Parts: sequence; C-alpha cells; structure tokens
Amino acid sequence: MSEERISFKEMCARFDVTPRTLRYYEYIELLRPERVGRSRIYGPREVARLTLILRGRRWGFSLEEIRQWLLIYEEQGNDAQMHEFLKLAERKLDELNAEREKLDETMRDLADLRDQVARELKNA
Amino acid sequence: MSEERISFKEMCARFDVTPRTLRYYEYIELLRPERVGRSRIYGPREVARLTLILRGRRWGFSLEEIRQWLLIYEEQGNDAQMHEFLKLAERKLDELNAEREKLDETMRDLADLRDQVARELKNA
DNA sequence: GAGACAGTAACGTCGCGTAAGGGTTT
DNA sequence: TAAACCCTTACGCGACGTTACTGTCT
Repeated sequence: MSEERISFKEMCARFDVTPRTLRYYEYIELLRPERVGRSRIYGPREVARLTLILRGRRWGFSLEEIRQWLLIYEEQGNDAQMHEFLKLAERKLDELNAEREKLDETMRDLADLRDQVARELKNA
Repeated sequence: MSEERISFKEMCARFDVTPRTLRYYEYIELLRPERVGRSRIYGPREVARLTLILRGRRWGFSLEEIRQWLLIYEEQGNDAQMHEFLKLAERKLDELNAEREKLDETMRDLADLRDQVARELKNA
C-alpha cells in the first residue's frame, strides 16, 4: 500500500512542471526515476526529492546548492548534518539580505530619477 | 578641447568592466567606438552611452530595455519621450516591488525552517 | 626574446524552452 | 488513420567568462 508509483505526466501535473524540467533534472542527476521499458516511473523517493528541489528553487538556490541540501537530507538528520544545514541557511539568509539592500537602493535611485523627470515635465 | 578620446583599456578601468563586456556591447551594437587601425577609440558619446548602460544594468534592466532608453535619450527629451520614460520607470518599479515581496517571503520561510531545525537540535 | 597590450573566434555557463523527428499504444 | 502519450537529439536564450591563438609595440 502507498507504493505510490507515479507516471511522468502525473508528476508534471502534480508539481506543475514541464516534461523538459523533469528530463533536465534527471540529466543532471537530481532525479533517478525507474524505467519500465523506456518510460519513467517515479516512486516516493523521487517525489520527496522533487518537493525539496522546488522548495529550494523558490528560495533562489541554484540547482548545485540544492544538490548539497539533498545530500544532507538523504542521510537524515544526525547532528553534524543539521549543523551543516544551519550554516547553509545562515549563509543564504545573509545573501538574501544583501540582495534586499541592493534592491532597496535601486528602487530609491529609480524613484528619484522618475520624480526628477516628472518635475522637468511640469516646469516645461 | 575636452575631445576626450579614450583607449580600450582606459574605458575598462574607468568603468570597471572587462574587455569582454565592451566587446560584447559593441557586438550587440550598444556601442560604436571608432577604429584607429584595428584598435578601439571611445569618444564622449560612447562614454555617455556606457554611463547610461551601466546605470540601467544596476537597475535590473535588460540590455534590450536599455537599448530603448538610449533611443529616448539620444533624441533628447521631448515631452512624448519623457512620458515614455516615466511609463518604463513605473513598470520597472512595480516589477522591483514584486521582487522585493517575493524576497521577503523567501526570507521568512527560510528563517522559519532554520528556527525549526535549531529547536530540533536543542531537544535532541 | 620577454612582456604588455591589442585583436578575433568560438565554446562554456544556467535552467530550462522549443523545435524536429520517431516510436508505441489506444 | 488519427490522437495521445512517450522518447532522444540538439539548437536557442542573456550576458558575458574563459580559453586559445595571433599580432603589434616596446
């Protein structure tokens, strides 16, 4: 029960990704579905991995970073690995914070120029 | 005087870009330096254009978007063109704002997971 | 001849999109 | 015969980085 063997198309639908994406993840060895003939079949392991992959992607991790994560998750949470994860998360949060500050500066600059141009238009 | 004719290397240094970048911008026809023999020489026009290009890049515009800008700037600010710019700027600000919200959400999610893992570590 | 500078050509990156072509099953 | 699904191969994008090789000037 709950063997959960899922077809290619169903994976695409369930996770809202294209076939190309699944094939690509397999090509770079993030996923390793079984084959029945030439068709791909996804078990619970692949479903779990894809869940993590997509979550990481939403967070702006590169697929190579995600690969590291998966290694940590795979061997299931001993302390050392959880520490590893915490370090990764802290580093990423720092990166995201830096990005945010750059974004804010950009927005201020652009808004300033917009206001300046708008004033020029009014005075013309 | 202020003829301002600048060499390839000096352009790279002044704007802190690589030779590859200058060659690329020329290849896609954002810049059109003169040639003396086979060497590139940059006049005031190219200096001004590169200034705008890099500013646009900091603001997250694509080079194709920047090309539109340059057209507007080139023909120097009549009202219609300034309106065009204002529309571009507003659209970009909206985009940047959406990006910022996604970033904030990402950071909240990641921080939550980090806290959760940290608690698990303490309770073990 | 060594070193600094110039040039061109062309492949590599990342995360897929998008054909193009062919096979198998309903 | 057609529709629906599967497969592989391979080129395309954006903004350059990088390598490889050649040429020119000091």
